[in-house]
Amino acid sequence: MSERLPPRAERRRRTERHILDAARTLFAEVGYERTTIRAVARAAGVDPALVMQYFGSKQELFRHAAEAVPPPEEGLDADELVDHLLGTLDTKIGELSPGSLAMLRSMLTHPEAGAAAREALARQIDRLATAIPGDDARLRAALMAVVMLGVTIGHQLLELEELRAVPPEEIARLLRPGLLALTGPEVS
Amino acid sequence: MSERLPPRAERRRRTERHILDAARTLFAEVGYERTTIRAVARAAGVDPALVMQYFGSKQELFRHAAEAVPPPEEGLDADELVDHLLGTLDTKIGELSPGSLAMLRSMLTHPEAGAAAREALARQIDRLATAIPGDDARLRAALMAVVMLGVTIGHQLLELEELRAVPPEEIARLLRPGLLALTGPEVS
DNA sequence: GTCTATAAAGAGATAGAC
DNA sequence: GTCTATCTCTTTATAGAC
Repeated sequence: MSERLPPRAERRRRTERHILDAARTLFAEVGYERTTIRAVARAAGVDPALVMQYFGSKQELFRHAAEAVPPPEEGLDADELVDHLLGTLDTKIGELSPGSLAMLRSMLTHPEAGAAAREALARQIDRLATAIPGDDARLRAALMAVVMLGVTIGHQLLELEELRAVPPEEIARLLRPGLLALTGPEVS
Repeated sequence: MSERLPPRAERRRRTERHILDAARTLFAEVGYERTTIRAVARAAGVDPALVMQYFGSKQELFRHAAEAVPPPEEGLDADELVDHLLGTLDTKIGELSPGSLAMLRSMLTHPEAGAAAREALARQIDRLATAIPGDDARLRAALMAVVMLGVTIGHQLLELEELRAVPPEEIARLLRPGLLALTGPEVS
């Protein structure tokens, strides 16, 4: 529209960002239900009414704050896929975005977050299934996805000491054989 | 106390049981926050005040309704342990009690449920770790536990079609190699 | 544009009638 | 012992002042 942002719009965008950051943090920490508009506003240093002004409703604020975990790349073979999956452990374990954490945290108790999680998993399963052989490819793919999900939940949300004490590569090393076993029909 | 239960106490126990059943179902379906005393009472066919009379508070009702998943048996060797773990898949997948589901559902968003889940996992990890060799036994045990957790969540709470479409034995068969790989130091 | 004040709804919990 | 009625608190959301 205009050649440069007017200070007004610029300021507005900054405030909106602060609100979103605060919302992501709180949603990620205590989930949808226990996060109040008031608490978000306090954390962002703004007025509660302003949050409503910007986002319309708590539901809409959550929709903007929570984001789905991106699905894995396409066009990889089975082995590359496992490596890629394990490579995301750094991300999944070390630096998972607050937006993704917000989604994960409320996944089991907030209907919309649950639906979003199911969709994200379905996409991930689709991608995985195309890369592995066998008529039970989708089942194997689903198991790979929930294995990663379990590790992520245990590490990020339940904060199990055993998992937090070691670097992601160590966990990746231990998980690799199991995931590889899931990629192909076994011998027995 | 008395030789036979007076009808009064008997009736009271039955009503209490109805309330607990209704509470377990609702807590398992929608979690702690979205479950209201009123809804529990309605489902149990009693008065909301009666629920409070019996259990004192919503918190206390949840404490009675949610139960931890029992930890695996002691004194097994590594292979037996995996078989036992996979054997519980029938239970974990087919007929997990409403009380356990209630705990799992609220695990990520209700502080007390989260603490209970962590403790249950810690106990399970302890048992597993004593049965497998290596100085990273606890880490391996933790990974085994979160793998099972991921499968349970995917099946019972997120209700992934891919997992619900097949019998538990099929899932157990596919998971076995991966879990076995986690029990012992790998060759490479 | 931002905040004050308040409306409207729903929750858990309680006191007392029956 | 069980239920009616209500209290009190907290929330989201809105209307209007500045």
